[in-house]
Amino acid sequence: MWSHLKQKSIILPSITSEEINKQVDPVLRKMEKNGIKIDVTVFGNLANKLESRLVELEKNIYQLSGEEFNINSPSQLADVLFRKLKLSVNGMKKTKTGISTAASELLKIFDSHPVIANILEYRELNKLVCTYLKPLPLLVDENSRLHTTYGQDTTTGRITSNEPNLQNIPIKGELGKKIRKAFVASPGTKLISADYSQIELRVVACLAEDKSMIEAFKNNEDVHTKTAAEIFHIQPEKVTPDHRRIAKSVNFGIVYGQSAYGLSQALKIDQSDAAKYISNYFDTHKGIKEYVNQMIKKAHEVGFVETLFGYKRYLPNINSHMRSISDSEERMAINTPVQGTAAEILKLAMIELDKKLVIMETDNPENCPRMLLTVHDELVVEAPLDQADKVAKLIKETMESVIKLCVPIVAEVGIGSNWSEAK
DNA sequence: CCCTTCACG
DNA sequence: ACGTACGTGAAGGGT
Repeated sequence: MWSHLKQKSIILPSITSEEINKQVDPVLRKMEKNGIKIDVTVFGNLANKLESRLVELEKNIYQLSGEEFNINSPSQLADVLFRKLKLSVNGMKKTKTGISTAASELLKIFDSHPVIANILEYRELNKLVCTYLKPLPLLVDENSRLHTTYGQDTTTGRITSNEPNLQNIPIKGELGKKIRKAFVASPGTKLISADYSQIELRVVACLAEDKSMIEAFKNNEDVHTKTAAEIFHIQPEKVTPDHRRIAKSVNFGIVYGQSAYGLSQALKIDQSDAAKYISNYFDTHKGIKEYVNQMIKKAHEVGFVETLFGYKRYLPNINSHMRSISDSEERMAINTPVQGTAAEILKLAMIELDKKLVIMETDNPENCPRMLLTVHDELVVEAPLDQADKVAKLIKETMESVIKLCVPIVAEVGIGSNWSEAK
């Protein structure tokens, strides 16, 4: 399927997805063993602070709703909000059990009752306390290091992390920042974080041979600003942050097979506007349009799609007569080659980087850089203070050159004494 | 054991 | 008329 690319503009190592997985496995085992240090005291202090706020919020919620109930129970919460206080409005998402109490739905009734703001804050803080701040310190070793287990058993080729999951550590907002600051470099070292910039969009630009997107990446333009200019029919200089935000959603939504309805919900805009933006997008991105059609056609004909390195994802229900089933697998057909190829690129980089680090380790086993985390498009490495700058360059160089796409691959690298600083 | 919710990319 | 954005893992509730 991708043979036309291989001759044209892409230079890829002659290795199969299967071989990539086999070679990255020992690297993952080493990373598990290395672990990452956390500041247990910071975790504890933050947990205590949030817990006292949670007590306040709990009181507020009981008072405002006129009864005590289990806020953590969606069914009890729905009963209070929708049956007792009658706060539901048209267009709220329903679950199997009733009206959804998910944050996106509660926002629709935010202004109708003061209890909602309290519930949303309670949810946010409770999540951080119960999923991260309390459990993680219980899992550290004698050196305050957390050791995850990496898995490769996924439908797209991505790596998973469990017990504990170190791939979903909070990052958004002040609290996210505080938590990431508590992931620290051990004494005498720095953390280096290296992120692929827009890797999935670069991949789809090349898989789809989309002229507009390729040009944007080749010229190092802001791809979302360019998209905004295209879908709003305005000059790039006239693009506002709001335009850009919508364009960014369109760019990502396309890779997921998002509909006008989905885009309108996500952005809280009119569905007809959303439809217009998507239609304008496909007018200016014929390559993407063709790619989407090709993947859907292929999946229907042969029952699978594949990544650049040949991983096949089978879609056994793509020809189902149940529209929702076949629609769902069509979206997988669009997304999997993109997400999967991006995953393969990061795994290749890890294999190459490991080889280089092993050489440094042989030179000085006591004082050498170590790979710690892999988070889909990011690597976190710990390096001795005096080597940090050099290692950062090595990581960037390795990540950017592991494969030659039709557009430049860019990795952004940062150095710090904690995970937040390094990003 | 399934459901809902929500953290990340 | 239908359903509606991909991929994960963890926690708590309820049966």
